[in-house]
Amino acid sequence: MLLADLAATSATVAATRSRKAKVAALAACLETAEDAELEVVTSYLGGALRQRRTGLGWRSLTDLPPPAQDASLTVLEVHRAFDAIASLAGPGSQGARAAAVRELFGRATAAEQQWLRGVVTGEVRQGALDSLVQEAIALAADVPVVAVRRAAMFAGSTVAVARLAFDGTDALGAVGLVVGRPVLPMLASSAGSLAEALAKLGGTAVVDTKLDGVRIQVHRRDDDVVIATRTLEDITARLPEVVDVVRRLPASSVVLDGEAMTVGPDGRPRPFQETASRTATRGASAVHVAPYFFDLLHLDGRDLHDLPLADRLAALDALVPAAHRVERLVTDDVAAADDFASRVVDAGHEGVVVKGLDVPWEAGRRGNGWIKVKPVHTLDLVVLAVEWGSGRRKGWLSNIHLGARDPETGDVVMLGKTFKGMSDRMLAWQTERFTELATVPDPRADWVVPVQPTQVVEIAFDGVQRSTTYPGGVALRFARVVRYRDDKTAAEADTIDAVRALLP
DNA sequence: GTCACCGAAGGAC
DNA sequence: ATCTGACTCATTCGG
DNA sequence: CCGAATGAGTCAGATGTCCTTCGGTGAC
Repeated sequence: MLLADLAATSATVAATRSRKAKVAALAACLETAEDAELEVVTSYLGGALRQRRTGLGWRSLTDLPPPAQDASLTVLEVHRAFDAIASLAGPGSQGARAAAVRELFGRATAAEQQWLRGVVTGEVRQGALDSLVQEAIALAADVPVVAVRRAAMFAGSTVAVARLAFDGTDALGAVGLVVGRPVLPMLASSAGSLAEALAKLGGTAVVDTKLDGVRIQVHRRDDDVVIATRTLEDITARLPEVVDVVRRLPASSVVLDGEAMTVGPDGRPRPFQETASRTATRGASAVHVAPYFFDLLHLDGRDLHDLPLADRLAALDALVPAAHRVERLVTDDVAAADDFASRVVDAGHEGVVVKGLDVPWEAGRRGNGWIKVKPVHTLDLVVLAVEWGSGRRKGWLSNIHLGARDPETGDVVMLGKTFKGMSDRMLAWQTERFTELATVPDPRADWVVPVQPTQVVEIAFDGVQRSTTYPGGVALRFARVVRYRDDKTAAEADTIDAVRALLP
């Protein structure tokens, strides 16, 4: 298949808003793919390279050669080119990488260059990602989507099952959990309160402690252990303590789901930054990370993932010592659940995850089987500047810079940005408002538009963390706009001290 | 030749 | 990670 | 009983903070 064909379907997909039309276009493309290129085509249609890392980003693509007149690149040639680029390392590799990029892009037409740039930066923006590709595979291979999704969950990716889908539903059905091969993680949706979460599940539910660490999936067969993150990155070598814990379990093969976290000598969880830093470093480290499990998918040759949660938890409890399990409450009572959640938060944890007792373990979507509930903080902050948006927010002032009042100096101290929580109406309002408040003669001239620090905005966020980026030494986690507060002046905004007081 | 520093990439949430 | 808007499918409402 | 309105479930896209690793480069 020519890259040009792929770029053309991407353009077709981007041109329509109808999902069905997108799926149809993707399926038509998949049908024309040769067997040998099916995996690459599948990956490319989903807007992703097959290489996890290439060393390329937006910066490496700043000066590209002029496009070719005629389309000649094949999909497989492109794949091999990225393989070569990805394997480059060591002194001089950046130069070699740049040369390889020039070579590849020089052979691409203008349309192909645009598509290539998109995959490299992960911004194809055709309105279709993995999920629609799964539907397209189902359509092209004439198999049920659920079969494709299920196989992809066990195989760890859609790409891995694309070819199998064309062998039929039975072939997909034969894909199962293999100890040692990470599966796509089950994700949680969220709710604003325990009452809401329990109501959604109806009846008795499990209320699990939600730890502020890194999600881990651990596979063990005899002494072989594999630890994978949420995106299935293998971090086994970085967490020897976790390997030890799992090797000591009285079983020959297990697949566990849990969270890795560091705990202080006082028994309280350390800030997320510490466990994240530890799990990211490859060498030795003084920081100790321990696993806390909340699910068991496989035990000694028996798959448990299809069993109700209640059964999986019984098996978990029998296998894993309490010290390496997440604390939980099983209840149908909102007051009891609320009480448990506040104790959990007081103990320094992030919140809770409410789970249906009869729900099987199922990856691939954020269903209502697991619902997270986290406390939300709120502050009234001052807008210091705004950035022009891109994509669907082009032409709107979008990302706002936030600051808190410093009563000592009278200044407003910046502590982060946010673009979340804004409706289109709010976006329209704020581009008008901040254009008026701009302190530069032509607000359209620059990406960042400074404004008079007078507009107060109510911001919701999950927590506060230490920062080396921002002058106040603190930054907000997951800040989002609740509403603009025209009833408050900047002098009434919250202070930087109030923010620092929230530091864990 | 080494070392400190910087920016990009990539990955956690 | 969070949040909004858009597309689909299913159900309810109005005549 | 039929078509329109409404609601629930999903998906994609916009873009956040922090941290580590690695190559390039300038200072000595």
